[in-house]
Amino acid sequence: MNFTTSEENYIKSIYHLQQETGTVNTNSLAAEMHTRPASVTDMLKKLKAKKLLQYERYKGFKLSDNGKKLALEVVRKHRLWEYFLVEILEFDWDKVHPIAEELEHISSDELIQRLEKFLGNPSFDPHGDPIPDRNGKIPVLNQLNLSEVPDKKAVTVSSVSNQTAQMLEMLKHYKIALGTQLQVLQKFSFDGSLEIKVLKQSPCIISEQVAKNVFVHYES
Amino acid sequence: MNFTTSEENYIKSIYHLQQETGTVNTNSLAAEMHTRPASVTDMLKKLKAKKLLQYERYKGFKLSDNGKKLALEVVRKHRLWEYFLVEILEFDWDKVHPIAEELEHISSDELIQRLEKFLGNPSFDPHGDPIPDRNGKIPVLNQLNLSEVPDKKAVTVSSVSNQTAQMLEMLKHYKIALGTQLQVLQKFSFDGSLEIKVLKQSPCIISEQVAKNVFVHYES
DNA sequence: TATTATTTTTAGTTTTACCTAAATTTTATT
DNA sequence: AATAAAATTTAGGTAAAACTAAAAATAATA
Repeated sequence: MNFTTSEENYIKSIYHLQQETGTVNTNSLAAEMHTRPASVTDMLKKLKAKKLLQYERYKGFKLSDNGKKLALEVVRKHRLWEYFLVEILEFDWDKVHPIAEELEHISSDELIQRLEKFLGNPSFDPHGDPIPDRNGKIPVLNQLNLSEVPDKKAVTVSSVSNQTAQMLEMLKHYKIALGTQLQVLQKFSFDGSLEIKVLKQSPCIISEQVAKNVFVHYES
Repeated sequence: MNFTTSEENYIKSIYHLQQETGTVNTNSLAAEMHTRPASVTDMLKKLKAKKLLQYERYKGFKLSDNGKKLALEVVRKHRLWEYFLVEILEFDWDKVHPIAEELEHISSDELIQRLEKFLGNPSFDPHGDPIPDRNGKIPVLNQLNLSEVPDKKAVTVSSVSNQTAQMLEMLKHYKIALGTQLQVLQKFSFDGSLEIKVLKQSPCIISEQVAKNVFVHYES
């Protein structure tokens, strides 16, 4: 079947919201989509009619299997294009999101397969988010929140959950990017801030708020 | 200013039609767009209001300077994406048109500038059509129609004007592609067909209809 | 020139994706 | 449990881009 850009965007937003909450409600989807609850209700009916959604009025909703499949296809395209923009066209990683929002709706399957191959079948996008494969399977990495890392342990940054321009600007300042190696020197229980040492940099202190959004992994 | 995909497609079609005829009429544009004359009239009013068109009802129309500028931007994007699809993603040249039709509407200027640079600032797309530069300037190549080439002269294929799947399939059969070197051995005045010799191939005969759509150049 | 044919435009609909305002259902609170 | 608050849906409307059918303007022809 064939879906509009708008339908794909709704499905993608529902997918992201239900990752956190299991089931999604009208108001939060309206907020996420920068639209009105009434518009969401309209679209929910369409998506239900297309069997992308489990939805009973006033009861919240979540994606059907078809819906999840579509969501993963869109997420896959988005992240492959982000990878292309950063690794091939050398965009800064904090500039690529809005462009990938457009590119993710280009319909050709063959395009995505060839792009993936050209990029070398990457598993993670430039923000560290996993890229679903063509069957919708998502690669997993044993990641740990930076605020939970034991002191002195050498870890590598693998993803950042808050990807606002403000956050990415801060990380750039601290010279933290994906793949950056660092250690936690100590934790201050007063405000949850951390003293860290980024490889080849002087130690510095980051707030709990920043730490909570940074995920790392280490060889076990 | 900001334009819809539909507006961009109309502008592009008008541009192509007026290359041949100078001024364009409603019916031919409707045919080109696979739409109805009434729909064209509706859009003409919008495009005129946006100052992209010189248009008086019942009198035909052509692009304004703004319209030409927009058309060249869209053509530029289309051809750069075609180049990308063929040269980087290794698509067959007869498969890329519909995909480029979608990609040409991605809005980011920076994307196109980086893409162009990554591709090495190509001047001609895989069909031999010139790629306008960021100022809308179109590179020119001294091309000659294959049916007008003097006998025995060694020439190089530089573009193909009919880019239907059928034509491209034929050319593939004859092992003719952009950059192919060939000679005309003789012309048959009976039906205008040509005997040609493609480099490293046995001589073969092509119809006048094919020859009229193939353009070549040679070092002067 | 009068008439016919063609081209183009107008008028009125449809679909998609939004909107506001008002009604309804669910949830929370006294 | 009754009422207030919040969330959700319905009703009715708009704008973009298409459509059909009919009217109007232009071009072609007897």
